Amino acid sequence: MQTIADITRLGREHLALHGAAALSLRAVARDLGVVSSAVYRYVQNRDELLTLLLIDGYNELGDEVGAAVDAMPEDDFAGQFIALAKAVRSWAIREPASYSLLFGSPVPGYQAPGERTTVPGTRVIVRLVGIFDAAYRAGALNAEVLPAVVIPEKLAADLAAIRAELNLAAPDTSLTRGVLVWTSVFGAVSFEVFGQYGPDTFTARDELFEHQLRVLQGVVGLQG
Amino acid sequence: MQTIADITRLGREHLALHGAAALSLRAVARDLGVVSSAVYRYVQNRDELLTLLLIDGYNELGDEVGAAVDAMPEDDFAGQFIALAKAVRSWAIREPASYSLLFGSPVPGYQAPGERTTVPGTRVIVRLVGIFDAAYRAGALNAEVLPAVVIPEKLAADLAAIRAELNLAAPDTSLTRGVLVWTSVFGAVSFEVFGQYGPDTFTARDELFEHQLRVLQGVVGLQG
DNA sequence: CAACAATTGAGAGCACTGCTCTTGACTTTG
DNA sequence: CAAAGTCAAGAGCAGTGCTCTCAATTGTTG
Repeated sequence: MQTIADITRLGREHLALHGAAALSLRAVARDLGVVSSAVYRYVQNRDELLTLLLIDGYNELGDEVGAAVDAMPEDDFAGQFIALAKAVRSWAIREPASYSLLFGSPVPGYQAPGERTTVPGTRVIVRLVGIFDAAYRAGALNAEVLPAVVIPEKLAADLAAIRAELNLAAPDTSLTRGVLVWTSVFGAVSFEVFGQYGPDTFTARDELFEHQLRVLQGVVGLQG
Repeated sequence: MQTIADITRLGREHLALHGAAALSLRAVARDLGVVSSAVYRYVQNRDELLTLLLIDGYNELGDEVGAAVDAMPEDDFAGQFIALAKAVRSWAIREPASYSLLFGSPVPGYQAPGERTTVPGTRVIVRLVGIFDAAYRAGALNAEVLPAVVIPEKLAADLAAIRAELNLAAPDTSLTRGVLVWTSVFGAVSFEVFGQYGPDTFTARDELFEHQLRVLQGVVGLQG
C-alpha cells in the first residue's frame, strides 16, 4: 500500500501548486509515472482523493495546533488561545490550497463524507472550547467585560446540546462568545489567505492579527 | 448588446446551480441556443465571464446593503450596522454561489482585474467604516468598553493611510475594531454558507447571528 | 514445480471542457 | 450596388473524469 501514500503525497503537491479545482487524477498519474487508469485501482474517484487530502489537511492542522497549545503553560489560558490562533494562521499561510479546501468555498458537486471527516474536522474547535472551558473552571474567565446580551431560548437549546456533548461547564454567555471568537479568528485568516484585504491595505499583517487576537481575548473575557 | 446581458444572466444561473468551478461557457452557449464558439464573440474567455459575474455580484450585494442601511434612521448607527450585516447574510444565504465567488477560495488560475473590481468590491467595507466614522463624529462611539490594547507603530502607519484615503476621523482603536468587526461578520457568514457549523450543531442560526452582531456592536463601542 | 487465482498496469474509448481558426452567410454602410 | 463589417457554424486541438477490456506479472496452492 505504498502506492496510495504516493498518490496522496503527489495529490498534496498538486493541490498546493494548482489548487483544489485543478486537481487532476491524470496529472497525478503522470507524475507517478503510470497511466491514468491505473490510479483508479487505488482511489475510487476524484472525490475520494479529495477526501483523503481533506482528512490529511485536518490532521496536519490539528497536530500543529495541538503542539502549539501544548507548548504553553497549563494555566496560561490566554497564551494557549493566542498560540492556537497563531498556529492556525501560520498553517493557513503556508498551505493556502489546503486551507481553501478545508475552509473555503465548497467544491461543487463534492460532499465530504461526514463519518470520515467530522472527527478530524472538529479538532481545532474542540481544542478551542476546551481552553475556554478550562479557563472558566479555573475562574479565569470574566464575561462581564462587555454589556450583557440576552440569549434567546432557541439558541440556548443549541448551546445546551453542545454543553452536554462536550461536557462543558461554561455558561451560555461564554459559549456564544467562544463561538464568535472562533468564527472571527477564521474570518481574519480567511480574509488574509483569500486576499480580501487587497494587496497593500495592510502591510503589518502580523501585527494586525495579533492585535485582533488581543481584542478577541478581551471579548471572551480571558485576562492576560 | 442584448446578447452579453443574456450571457451574464445565464452565467449567473449556472453559477447558482453548479458553482463557479463548474461554470462552463459551452453550457451557457447551449442554453443560449447557440454554438459554443459564438459566445467568444461577446466574451473574451471564461475568466472574462467570471469577472462580469464578480462585478455583478459585488454590485447586487452593494445595492442591497445600501438599501438596508438607508432604511434606518440617520442617527441610529447601531441599527445601521445591524442592518448592514443582516443584509450581507441574507444575500449570502440566498446566493451562496455568488458569495463563494466573491468571498470564498480564489478560483485557481483566475486573477481578478483590480481596476474593474476594486471599486464595487469595496462598497460594503466603505459603507461599514462610514457608519462607524459617522458614529464617532456624533459621539456615539465608546471605545472604552474593552481593555485597551496597544497598537504597534507599523499597524498605526497602515491605519493612518486608510484614514487619509477615506477621510476618516475615528482614532486607531476604533479603526482596528472596525476591521475586526468586518472580518468577524464575514467569518460568521462564511461559516454558515460554507457549512462549517455542520448540519445540526446550530438550529437557531438567525438568533446566533443576531446575538453575535450584538456582541460585536459592543466590541466596536456602539451603544444601542 | 506447475496450475490456478489475484493483482496490477496499459490502452482504447466515451463524453465533457476551454479555446482557436476558417468558412460562409447576413447586414450595414459608403 | 458593392464593399465592409458582423455573426454564427463547424472542425479541430489538448485537456479532463471515468469505464472497459486485455495482457502481464505476481502470489498461492495442490
